[in-house]
Amino acid sequence: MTEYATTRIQRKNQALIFEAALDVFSSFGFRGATLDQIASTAGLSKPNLLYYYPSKEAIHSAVLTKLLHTWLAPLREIDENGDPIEEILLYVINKLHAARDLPRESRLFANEIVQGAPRIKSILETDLRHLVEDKVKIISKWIKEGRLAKIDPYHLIFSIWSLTQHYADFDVQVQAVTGHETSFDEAEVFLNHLYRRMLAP
Amino acid sequence: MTEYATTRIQRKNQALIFEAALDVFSSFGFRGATLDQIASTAGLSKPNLLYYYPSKEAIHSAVLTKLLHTWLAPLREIDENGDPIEEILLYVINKLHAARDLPRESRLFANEIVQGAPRIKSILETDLRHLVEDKVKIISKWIKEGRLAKIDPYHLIFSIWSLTQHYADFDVQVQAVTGHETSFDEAEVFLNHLYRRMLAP
DNA sequence: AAAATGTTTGACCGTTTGGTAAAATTGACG
DNA sequence: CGTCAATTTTACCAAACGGTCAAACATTTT
Repeated sequence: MTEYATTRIQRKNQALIFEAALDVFSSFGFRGATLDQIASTAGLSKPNLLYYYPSKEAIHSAVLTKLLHTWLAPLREIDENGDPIEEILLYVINKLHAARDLPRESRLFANEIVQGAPRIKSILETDLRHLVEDKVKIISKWIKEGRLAKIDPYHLIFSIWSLTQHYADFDVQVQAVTGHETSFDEAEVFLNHLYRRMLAP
Repeated sequence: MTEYATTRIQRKNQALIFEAALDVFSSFGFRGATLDQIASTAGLSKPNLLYYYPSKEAIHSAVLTKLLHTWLAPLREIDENGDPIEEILLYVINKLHAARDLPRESRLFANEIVQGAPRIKSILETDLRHLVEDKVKIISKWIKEGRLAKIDPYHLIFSIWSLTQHYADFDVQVQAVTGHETSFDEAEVFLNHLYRRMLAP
């Protein structure tokens, strides 16, 4: 393997490994996933897998860091110049759709964080923290201007993460309790009601 | 070991194992936990551990089933004859306090459910489902009587689980982002605002 | 105190797991 | 085609893991 992935075969196999690793890690967590499982899901042999990545840790960390950007994208879009309630609701709905469309990504992070985030704690404390600080400032400004109810901006953001990701991370429970496939349309109606009511000044 | 745990030593060791297993399983999940770890946390040898429980699965399932009742207790307390909003808010606050005081229990279930609840799915589909159905009926009645806003009762319950357990299950993230210990008082103020606003008829 | 029962331990086993070494195969390219 | 590098496979290893067994030890009962 050269220093930079360039060849056709490399690109194909990197993609295969990425998909397989996302599948397996998101289903079983880091410790619960095995290299054999990832390899066979990717349609490769285990040593072949380790030809592309030096270790299990390396695969996991590659997947995590590659997805972090995608995962935080909706939060970045909150726009200071937009309408406060509509901006926040857009974020809520974007996050809900992410939970619906990217459940593996959601569970990957859920698994990691529930177990103490040993491998991404430092990123949470820097990148994520700074991003949230930015958005908290915007929300605080909106509140001062009387355009939003007086709520704690940090907890507002936590509530959005929690409520939306719940439908991906705890989907088994939601399905077990309701007895049918999770309805993201119902969830959308519910969250719309919740946030409009809560945020009105 | 006799059919029923009776002796002084048995009671002491069962308790030690229970505490240790809760500690280790809630931190690392089923697959991530090892018998050696549980044994040494309990201050016992591994064979000694397996003298009390036949397998790792048995320990895990014993801890899960023993805690399920505790975990669902607050939901049972929702009272048809109380004031709708106060009853639901009491449940919210009880759940939040449970997240604060029993974070290991919360993470134990979170770990299990995020990975598809392979060991408690059947309980979720029966016991939990029936309990939720009961409470959904009560909430629906309240809504019909015009004493609550028109919201989906299932999603209301999911929202309470999600928002409260978030502070236990994703505590690392909350702390990483805020930079300080999680303030359950702030959370309580926030949730109080949220649910009063959302539920008002 | 002796017998019987309950508890603990050390030594061990088979399997799984992450990972390696080197040979064999395939592909790129002048 | 021939050569060199990139890729894949086969065979393997050491450590960790869940679990067993029989012997040793402790406790209770008679």
